[in-house]
Amino acid sequence: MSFEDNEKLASIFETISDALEFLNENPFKIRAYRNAADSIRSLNESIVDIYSKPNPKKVEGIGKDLEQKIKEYIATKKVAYLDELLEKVPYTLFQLKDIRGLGPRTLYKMFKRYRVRTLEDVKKLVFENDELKDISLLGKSIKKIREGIELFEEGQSRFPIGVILPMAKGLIEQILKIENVVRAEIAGSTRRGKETVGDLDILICTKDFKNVSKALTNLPHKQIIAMGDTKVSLLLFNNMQVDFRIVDDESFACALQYFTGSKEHNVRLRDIAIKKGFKLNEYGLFLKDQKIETRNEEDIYKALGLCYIKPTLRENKGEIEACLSNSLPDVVELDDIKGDLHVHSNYSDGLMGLEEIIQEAIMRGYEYIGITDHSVSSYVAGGLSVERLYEQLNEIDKLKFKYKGKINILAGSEVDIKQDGRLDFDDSVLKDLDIVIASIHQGFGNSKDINTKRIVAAIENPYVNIIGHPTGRLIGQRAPYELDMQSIVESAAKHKTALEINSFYLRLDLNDEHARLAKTAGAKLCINTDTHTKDNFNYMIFGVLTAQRGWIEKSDCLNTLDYNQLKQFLRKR
DNA sequence: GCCGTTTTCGGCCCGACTGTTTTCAGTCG
Repeated sequence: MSFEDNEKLASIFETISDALEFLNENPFKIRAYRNAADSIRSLNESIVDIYSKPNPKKVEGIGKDLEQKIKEYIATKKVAYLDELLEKVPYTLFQLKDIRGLGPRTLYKMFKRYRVRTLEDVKKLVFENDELKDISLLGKSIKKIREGIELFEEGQSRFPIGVILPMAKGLIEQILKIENVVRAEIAGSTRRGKETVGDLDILICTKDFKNVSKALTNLPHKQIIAMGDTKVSLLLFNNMQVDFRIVDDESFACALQYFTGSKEHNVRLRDIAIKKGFKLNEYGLFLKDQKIETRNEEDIYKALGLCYIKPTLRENKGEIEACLSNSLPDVVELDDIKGDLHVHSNYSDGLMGLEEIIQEAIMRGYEYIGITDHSVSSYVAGGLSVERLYEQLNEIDKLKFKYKGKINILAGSEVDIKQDGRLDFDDSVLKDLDIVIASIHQGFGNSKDINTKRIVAAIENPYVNIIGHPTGRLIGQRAPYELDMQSIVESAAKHKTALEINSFYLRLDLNDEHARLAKTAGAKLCINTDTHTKDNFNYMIFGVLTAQRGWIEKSDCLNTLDYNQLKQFLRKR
């Protein structure tokens, strides 16, 4: 089954939507194209199959017009309307809309008046002119755009969750010390656990708007971007923007819901509210002119006839439908995790000794811990030779005895998958291990086909239990190697090999979407930290958030099993 | 451009802030 056409068509509709935005078209038409793109992306079958039938079934967000365009695409592999639009708006402009302070309207004016097409053109225009009266840009706007371009070029417009979350928690502590602040909560995409975050949103509860907003500007910052009674935006020294929203106690629940988003989820929620005769905004839930009491977010969802939806699921990716059909997943929580199965010791490139790891795991209340150092091919990571591996196994055997009753120790290895798909250790060695993780650490430049074959070969190996960081990406640093993920998840399900959700915050690999794909195929997931230092154990939360975003339940995970069930799964043959 | 058990037309989420406006457009979330 191939979804290539779904992705292509979705991206065509998305581009049309972008182009219409530049052309200042009807905002609802713009949204209609974007909705159609989202809807096509979330389909479980090929859009071509659906519309090749004489009486195609209804697809959400696709009406008469778009159905015609889909049929045109099926017949000609293109949509002429897009080409028409691209005559009016150069494609190069689309990449520039992420520049802060420079929206589609201004960009299009720049194009019409000054023939601006590329980043270089924009830079030339705004850095060589202190004002552009004919497109209503005077000093302050020009300055903002210049700053936006600098940020854009630094490529720091998004920050990894592993950096943002600890920082956000630190900010909350400071805010709670401000006089008259009753409550402060993280909102926005940080609360939804997205892998990277653009701006940090923080919601503050107080009655004293004036003084609190003023006090917020005393937090360390590089620049004040905006300052009103209900909203303060600061640019921090690391170029991260924090938006503080200030609300009173009565509005807090609705404001928290509203500012947590996502935008798409909220649009759906408001739509449901309207249909039931309510009005929902950041200030409250209203029936006619009467405000309904909402003490917490649960009250809001309940009033709308929905069950409570956790922040990590609020992406309008089917959670509302699932709620209505009583099939919302009960997603895995940090407390469900019974052990970490991917840990490096100082036998390879970890910093902790074996006992240190074990004691840390006991301290964290784990039922089991897997020691999985690198194999021989990972030279740089101090990969273990067969001899050294058996030395380690001996030491672990003694520790198993010493810590009996306190924790179960699994002796294993993170074995390299070689270029030809064979593993670094022979099966005769692997059979002596309690747990085997197979990972790719070299040969990232191979073709999609070769990469997929390598991983599938490892999945099929009767001794391999988990595929480590399956796509190899490092957020902001290294793109994932190309894979046919559908084949991989299907094969993993068939051969009872789990796929890892690596919790290291630059990996988060599998990501949320792939995790959901794996779950749908019936494959097991294993949320590991790939710990190298004591502190790394704390990263588990990032993997759990990613799993939640992928709709992963406790029962989909390997390391939520108790020790006996785990042992059973690990004996795959 | 989509949608509909109040509708086949007229809604579609909408408020805050900024800058350049003196009544509004653009951006953002």
